[in-house]
Amino acid sequence: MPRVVPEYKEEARTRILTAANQVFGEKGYRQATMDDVAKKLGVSKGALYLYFASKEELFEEICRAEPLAFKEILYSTFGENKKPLESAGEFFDKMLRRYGSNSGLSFEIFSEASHNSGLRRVLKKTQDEYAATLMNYLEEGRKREIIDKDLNLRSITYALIALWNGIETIIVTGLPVEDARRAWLEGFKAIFLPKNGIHASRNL
Amino acid sequence: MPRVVPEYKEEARTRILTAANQVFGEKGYRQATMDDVAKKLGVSKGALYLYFASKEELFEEICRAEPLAFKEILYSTFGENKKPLESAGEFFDKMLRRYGSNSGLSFEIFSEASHNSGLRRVLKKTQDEYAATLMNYLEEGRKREIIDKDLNLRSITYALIALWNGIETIIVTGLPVEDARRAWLEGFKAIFLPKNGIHASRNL
Amino acid sequence: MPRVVPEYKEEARTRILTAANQVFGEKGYRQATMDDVAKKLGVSKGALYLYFASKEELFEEICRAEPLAFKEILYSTFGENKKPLESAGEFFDKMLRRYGSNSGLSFEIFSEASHNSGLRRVLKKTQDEYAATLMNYLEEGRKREIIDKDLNLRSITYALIALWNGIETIIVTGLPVEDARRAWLEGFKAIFLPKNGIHASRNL
Amino acid sequence: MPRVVPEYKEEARTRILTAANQVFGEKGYRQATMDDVAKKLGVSKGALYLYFASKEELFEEICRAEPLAFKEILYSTFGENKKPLESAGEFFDKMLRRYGSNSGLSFEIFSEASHNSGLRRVLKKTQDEYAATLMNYLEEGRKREIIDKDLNLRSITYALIALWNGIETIIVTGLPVEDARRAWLEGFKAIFLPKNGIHASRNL
DNA sequence: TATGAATGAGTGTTCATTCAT
DNA sequence: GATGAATGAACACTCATTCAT
Repeated sequence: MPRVVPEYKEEARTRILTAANQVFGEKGYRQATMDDVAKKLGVSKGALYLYFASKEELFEEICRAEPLAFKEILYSTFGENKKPLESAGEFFDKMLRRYGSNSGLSFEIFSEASHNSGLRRVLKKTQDEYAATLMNYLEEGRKREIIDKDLNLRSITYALIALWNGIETIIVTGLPVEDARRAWLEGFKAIFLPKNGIHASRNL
Repeated sequence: MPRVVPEYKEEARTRILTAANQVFGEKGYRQATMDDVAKKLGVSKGALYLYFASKEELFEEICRAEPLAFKEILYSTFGENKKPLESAGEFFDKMLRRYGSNSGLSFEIFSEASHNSGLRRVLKKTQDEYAATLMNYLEEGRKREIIDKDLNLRSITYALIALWNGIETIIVTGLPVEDARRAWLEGFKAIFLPKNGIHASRNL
Repeated sequence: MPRVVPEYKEEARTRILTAANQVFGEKGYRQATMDDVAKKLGVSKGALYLYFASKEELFEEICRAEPLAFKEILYSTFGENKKPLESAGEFFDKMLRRYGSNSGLSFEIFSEASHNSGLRRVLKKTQDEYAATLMNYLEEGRKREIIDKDLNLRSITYALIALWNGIETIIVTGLPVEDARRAWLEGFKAIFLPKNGIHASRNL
Repeated sequence: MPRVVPEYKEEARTRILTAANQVFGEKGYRQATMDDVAKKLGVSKGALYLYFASKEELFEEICRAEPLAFKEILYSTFGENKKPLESAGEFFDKMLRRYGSNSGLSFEIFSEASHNSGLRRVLKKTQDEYAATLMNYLEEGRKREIIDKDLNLRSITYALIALWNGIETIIVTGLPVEDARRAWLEGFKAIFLPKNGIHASRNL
């Protein structure tokens, strides 16, 4: 692509973001160097600074972009007409395929967020967003009577998010992926369990 | 205490571990300096190296010790004769009191673990330990018929651990602690919900 | 003006010199960047290199041109038929108006000259030039008996130049401009003082 | 000197200041690197930062200390009972011996001061100090009737300072030192010239 | 046992300069 | 002529680690 077109700059940024995402994920944000990122792209360190003012800004940008990919997978998986448990499995598999060994970036993000309130705000905003989406989904489930009436939907929403984030933590501590998958599904099932009713079980 | 007795060395190590735990939690492992730790203790940087061979070793030691505190709280809370939901609330409150704003260290640990397989092994071992304890507890619940027969206990165990870890992640992204508490309890309830039975509800 | 004619090139050079003069004066030669200069002109960095081979050459060119402005003010002020003290005051005011807060460039020049013999030569040449002019002026004063016979004119010439340069140094250290003006005039008066004679004082 | 005594730290600072003074004078503040300074001392770069927080602080410290040396020479030269012209010559020679080729630092200082108001304040303060001393000296001269009554002493004080500073500028532009010396003495003489009186000339 | 001065390998960042377009 | 993306050599500053005292 010719360098003069405006898209070029945007694409270059994206390429850097992708590379940095990988590098930060592999080595950790603090240990990875700008040179690592540059080398992964085959450009000079200086070039990075044409697109991002600092390592920190680059990282923040990643933190902003990161949930987008997550959201995309989330939305594309949990359709209203699918059976929840199947969706959950599909979600797990898609996430795994997307991130693979790279799950580390989540913890880089959480770790930084715990010392950086600005970053915390960024994360909060996106989290609120898909929390809302998730809650809509759960309300749908409530109507189909596959979620217990006793459960507070808003809290269950956050519990589900927590469950997923937590699944990543237990993977990172070395639990085999298969076990983690089962834990995820089992936690999910606990919430969507067809209580007291026969017909509901058909929709699981 | 005379400095020559072996207990002294042990005590000194412990004091360093405590200080480092705080400092690493506040600033992050990579950003905190050995000098920060030394200053918090009012000793010289060099002194730290009399007790720990390197910053990394100091951190690993923390990672080994950290779950002990966790385990202690876990065990002291979930007694066999208490109602699970109450125990869960108590657990949350104790954890909060113990760690407060310092939750950050978990993510430091996960973050490092995701780039360091040695550390991963350490974490795995301790996690397995309290997974076992937790599973015993759940089996007890199964007997009291407050956990659904359809749920696989081993998976539910990991789901619970994941749920808790995940609760920390959503706190770190800025969700109010009260909301996080409710999410924790609600997730917990979903698992321990008195399904199909009336009498079980009494034991919640 | 069509861009192909040679005058264009000359005009472009002049515009760059003017902008660079300002920028270097404000930020200091070493701290100012070529980008600063380019931005002040609204052109690209690369464009500067079409007219000047390097930042250093650009600076040297300024050093060559700078005294021209000075000389112009000098010559236009100290006419033979004016009273010296009035001329001195006028000179001060004109210089101030011309350079204002921008006096800094002199020191950039002196500072560089003290590490760069090539630059030193350039400055020497122009200084010799207006030293000669100044000396003519002083000889005129000698004839009018307003300069003491005991003073060596050549040395007094350099003393005057030094006095002026020094006045800039004391302004830069924060002496109020009014005080500096008085110091300049008083130093000037000391040289042109009507000694032993009454009639001379009329011409001051 | 043993490293533990408190004087050690002070001496180390002094050694660094001296080396930095030389290096900054030779290369210019902005071009000189901390490594240059370190190498001149035969220590590591890091060592410098044990004594000075930054290159800028090191420079400011020099700016603060620099006038002390100047003041010392000034005070030791211009005693009340010496003949002014002789003192002036002595002063010139001492300054030359002290600074030699290193006069450049003055311009580094002025140049930085013209972009840095904090530094300006520092310089102002010390300048005020020796301006006061100089003025006392001139008042003495006034009493001895070797300074013309028509001259404002305060302004003459600053004119003298300016004259000296200016002498440095003309040396740096390449005027032979001998010529500069004569210019300095001649400017000085113009101020201390025995006007209207015969007897005063004896004291010059 | 403890200190703290010193080290030196790195790291983020800047910027004069080049060159394909 | 002009652009501006890219380079790469610096450079200020940091910090884990060492070691003489």
